[in-house]
Amino acid sequence: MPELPEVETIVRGLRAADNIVGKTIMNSQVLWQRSLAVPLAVEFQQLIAGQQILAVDRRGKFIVIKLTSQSLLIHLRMSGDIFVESGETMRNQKHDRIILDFDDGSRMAFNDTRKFGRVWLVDDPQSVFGKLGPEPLEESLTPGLFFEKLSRSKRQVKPLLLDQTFVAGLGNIYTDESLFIAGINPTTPANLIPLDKAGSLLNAVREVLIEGIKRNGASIDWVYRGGDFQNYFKVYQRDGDPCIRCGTTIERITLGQRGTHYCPHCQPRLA
DNA sequence: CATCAACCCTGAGAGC
DNA sequence: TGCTCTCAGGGTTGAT
Repeated sequence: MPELPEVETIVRGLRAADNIVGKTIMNSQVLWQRSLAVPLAVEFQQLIAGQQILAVDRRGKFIVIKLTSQSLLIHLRMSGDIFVESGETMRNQKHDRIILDFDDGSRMAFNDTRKFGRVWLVDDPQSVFGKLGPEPLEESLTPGLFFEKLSRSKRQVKPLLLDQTFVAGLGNIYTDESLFIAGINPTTPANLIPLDKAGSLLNAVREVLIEGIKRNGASIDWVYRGGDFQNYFKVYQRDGDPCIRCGTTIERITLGQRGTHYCPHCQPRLA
């Protein structure tokens, strides 16, 4: 499941190795209608043809491709991926959903096995981002501000961190890893986390995201993206195994309909 | 406002 | 070997 580091890795690849900035879109194919959020396929194909790619960025888990007169937004959800290629492909094209053909003969495919991903072609990205929370890696999110945000909610900290309107970009893997590093029990009501612990948590979130980016993200769920962060998980999907810090068996519980992994000893409930 | 369940999907893995 | 069943998971939506 692509989270912030996986999306960042893909965005950097599109800018550097794939170098799609500057290319002009000649044609497009919509192979699965529902992969397109807006507009309808016919209108999408009319509007996107002729537009040039001006920039590739990321906002939360969204890939943001700035075009001449609009923006193409891509959310990979569970199983989405992006491939850029020229000539004959040796790739498995089975789950290609939307394809853009460029002026230089190369093309970009949005491939998505489980069909949860979505693509938007819009005038204003903000209309899609909605109330997306702050970027966790930006300096403007200070420890003090983070503490204040936590203190305004009585929700359990794990589901709160997953809420994209709280902070943008965290998913199941990186929240579990962050809470372990900060030594915070995932069921802790957010407003009970003291200032110093809030600071530790923000640091842990950043540490984990930066390491994920450094390792080019994680390749799990049989979706191989080249990253290897999956080999460094401390708690995620390690239930039944010993904690790397204290040896206690890692547990798995369900919070907010999400599998949650933690060490009962290193992440004790507040007394 | 918070919580919860259903929904969208596929393929891996378990059980038989 | 091959069938059927269950399950995971991000985000949206609707109900409580």
